[in-house]
Amino acid sequence: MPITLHNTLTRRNEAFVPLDPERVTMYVCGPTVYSYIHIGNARPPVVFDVLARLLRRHYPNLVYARNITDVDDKINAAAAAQGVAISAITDRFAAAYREDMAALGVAPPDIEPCATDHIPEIIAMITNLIDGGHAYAAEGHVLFDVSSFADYGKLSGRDPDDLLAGARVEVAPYKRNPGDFVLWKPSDASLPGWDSPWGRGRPGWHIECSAMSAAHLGETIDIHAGGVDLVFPHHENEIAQSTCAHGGHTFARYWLHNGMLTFDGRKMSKSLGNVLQLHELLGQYPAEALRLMLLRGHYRQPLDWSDGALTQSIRTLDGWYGVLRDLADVAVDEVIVPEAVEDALCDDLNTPQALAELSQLADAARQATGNARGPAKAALLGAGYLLGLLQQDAETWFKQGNAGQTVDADFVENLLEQRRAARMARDFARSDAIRDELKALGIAIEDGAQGTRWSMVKA
RNA sequence: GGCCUGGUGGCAGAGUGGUCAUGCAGCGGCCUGCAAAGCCGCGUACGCCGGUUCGAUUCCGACCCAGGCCUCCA
Repeated sequence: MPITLHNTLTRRNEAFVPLDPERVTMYVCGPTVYSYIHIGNARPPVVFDVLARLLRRHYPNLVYARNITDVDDKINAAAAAQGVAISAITDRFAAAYREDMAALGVAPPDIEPCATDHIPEIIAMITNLIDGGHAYAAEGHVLFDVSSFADYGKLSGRDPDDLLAGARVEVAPYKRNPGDFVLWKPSDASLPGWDSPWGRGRPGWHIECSAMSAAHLGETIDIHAGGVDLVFPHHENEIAQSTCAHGGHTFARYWLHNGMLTFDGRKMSKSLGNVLQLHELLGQYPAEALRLMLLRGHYRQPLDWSDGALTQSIRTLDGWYGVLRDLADVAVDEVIVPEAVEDALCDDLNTPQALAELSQLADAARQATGNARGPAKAALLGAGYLLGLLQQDAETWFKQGNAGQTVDADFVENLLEQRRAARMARDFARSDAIRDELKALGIAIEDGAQGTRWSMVKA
């Protein structure tokens, strides 16, 4: 089944046809590393990780870039507040970001460019824009001249005249038009800066992505993705810069935007202060449940954070891993990605539908007998693979608490042995007392045909 | 004010012009020493008002409500 994607540019679902099937390119806006990210920030990397997994099945030579923004005034502010160099901040939080992504099962992108490694490219692009009459230097700044790009506003559906007339923000005096945005800004001695034709300074945010995208993926890329809150101005500005710098060539052919993660019905954002740090949540809940929670809604819809959603995700994983645990004796040589799951994802990344299909596969695997068990397990694992779920050992899932806590297995087994003896003697009072003792320790047990097994209770 | 989304059963959340989403929770039964897990069965739905239609949750229009962007933001 062909891949269909909702293109923000046209506001409709379109069949995905890459420019070059041998080199499909995708760029996702990554984090600005000045602190830990919050769970809302984790939505795009998780969602577009699923897209990358899907794309690779159709186009093995996908080149997926997700940048790290390591020059930014928020970074400068954090470094100044802590009295350290900006690299101390950016190194620390870039590492934390990679760790958190790994915990969520997000495969690393093929390329992870950093803005500070691309200053020459950024300066070259700005120079190009000035030479082409699309940008101008003023008081140490370089600004993009919005009026020089006829299609400005097309992505976000804005009328440039409204933008120019309606700008409510205080407009810097050196701007020709209120909508002009900064490509380069001057740095005084206290700020990080690089020498440039316009004096010592630092790049603006928007130009970084344009320069890094072009440097690694070329002038025209297939897919550019990020949160909807980036549509304007970030992506609008990227289009303007890149198109003008590249002789009018299309910048990105498909624009994908994920909806916001909300908290109590409002967008989770640092400025609103209603954030939950991913790093902290990973210490409270199984990472895989966090991932599942982020995939339970369609990526373009808003998704509301709640403890209930997490609990549901944990329960759901309990069920699926329960199936896999019962199939632990079955060897699977080759994982098979079931068509129904792939088809669901091909339909504009319909992860809820894919998860519904996965549930059906789990039911089928649970009920499979004999020779059917192997293929059923392979299908379940294949579905999980595409979604980045169910890839850990089932026993590992059950033997860990909410945040990966473990308990001494010998201790538990010893108690279970005592309980077994009590049951043999039909001393059920003793047997139940042991069960209660384990329960108090957060351990649940099940008596089955092959004996008693135990697991740590989550949530 | 401008631009743009969305309102589905207890909760989460797909989808469709005319028998089924799915999951979690709940209820009844089987199984179990009792549980748990599993199995079988059950229930409640499409914001409001019009219109089109043989028939609308699904298409059209108005309205109400919520959210996003317009400023850093995933």
